Amino acid sequence: MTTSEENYIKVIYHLSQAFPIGISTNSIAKKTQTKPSSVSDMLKKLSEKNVVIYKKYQGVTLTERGFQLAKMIVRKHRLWEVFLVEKLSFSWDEVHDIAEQLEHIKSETLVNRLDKYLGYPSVDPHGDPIPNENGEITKRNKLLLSEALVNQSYQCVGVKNSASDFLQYLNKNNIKLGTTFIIKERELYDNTLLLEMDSKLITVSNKIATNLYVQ
Amino acid sequence: MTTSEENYIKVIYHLSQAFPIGISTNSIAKKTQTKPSSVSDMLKKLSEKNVVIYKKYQGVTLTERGFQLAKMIVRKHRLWEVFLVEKLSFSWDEVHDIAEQLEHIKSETLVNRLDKYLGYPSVDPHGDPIPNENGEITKRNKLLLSEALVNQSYQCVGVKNSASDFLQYLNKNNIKLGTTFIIKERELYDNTLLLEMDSKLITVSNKIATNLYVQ
DNA sequence: CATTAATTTTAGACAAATCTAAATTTATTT
DNA sequence: AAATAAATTTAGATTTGTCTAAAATTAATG
Repeated sequence: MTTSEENYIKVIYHLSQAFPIGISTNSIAKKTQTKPSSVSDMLKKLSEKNVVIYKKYQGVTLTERGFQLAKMIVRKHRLWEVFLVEKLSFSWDEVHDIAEQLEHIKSETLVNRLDKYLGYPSVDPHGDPIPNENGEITKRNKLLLSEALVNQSYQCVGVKNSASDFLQYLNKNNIKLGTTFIIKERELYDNTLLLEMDSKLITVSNKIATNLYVQ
Repeated sequence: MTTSEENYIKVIYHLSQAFPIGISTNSIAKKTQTKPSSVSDMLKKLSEKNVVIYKKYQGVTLTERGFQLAKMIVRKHRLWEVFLVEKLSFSWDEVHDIAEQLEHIKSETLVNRLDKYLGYPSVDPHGDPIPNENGEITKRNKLLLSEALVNQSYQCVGVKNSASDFLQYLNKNNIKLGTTFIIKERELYDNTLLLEMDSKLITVSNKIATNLYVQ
């Protein structure tokens, strides 16, 4: 698979999370930063390689093979992110672009040795699960902070969005994976939350709360 | 720079070691596994980017800029090799192809953090020097085993050729970087050497001796 | 349900990196 | 130094991945 093909596979995989079949050409074009016409061309190609099932005008769906390929790319991406953060002391808002490159390095052995070296981590620095060598993913029953209950204690276990500006906002507010807090209050008008963290109170907008996973 | 351009720059750099100016189109084609006509095209392009000085039919020479770029690629290649061997327990005959890919990852920060993480190594697993952040190389005064003196003690400090079959031959004979021995005898007829290593005697052909650096 | 709007595909073009075959230049040899 | 050989470049073609503009299909709306 070329780097470009791998990027399409990965994007289709991520879009499949929300709705698994009939991914639209337009949605892929948006994520890959290309034009829909380019996507059409690529889908034809991926279809011939048995990576997707593609019917004109009807969107696209990953085959089992495509699904497996996608998980291997995601596995590499997330393992490299762990490496960058744990070993090279990058911060979680700096690793995405570098991992985008590293995920295309071709060597089964390399990925598996890296996995071992990192101690077989189950999640990446953003709390996203890392598929194992066989593509198996153990998913936690996390929920969005926006759906959590008042007067309950929670731990931050992931972010829905890994854009660096959002992560930098979290840095500024001392929110990282593992941070625990109690939801003291929910403002009914705009769903703003009042959290108690380290015996300090902070307010968190609904926009933030819909992008933070807790447990 | 594209991956392809970087590969040409690296090849020109390596060919420049033996003779620094007027590298021939043919010699580049051999190393890059391409046809001379493809090389001609690329040289024109690299010339426009001020990476090489190129006069038709007269061969090519790296500019200062090209020289600096080349050293940064070599730096990355060698640092990744150290990482693969030291951290992921690859053996020295397995790392070349993976490092060929990793050397094209684009991130200044990544290389420098990797360098720091590895403890600023001065040589790669084959004994080749690693340029520092500024492209400076401290070279050791090593010599080829074939030019070493009888009845002297030496330490193996590098290989001239990093092809995996040669390295595997060395593995088989327990020769690695740091191995010390005494040259007991030189056969005048074919320059075969008799070495004493760990109080055992081994014979080494001239072909091997001309590819091993000692000190 | 007919028309408009949105989405998707096709057709044709382009840049990068390569190739083959032919032409040109340089080197070698008699 | 002329003829031949070797090296190099040019011309034209190909593949990959992209684009724009136009055509086709599907979805939405009055």
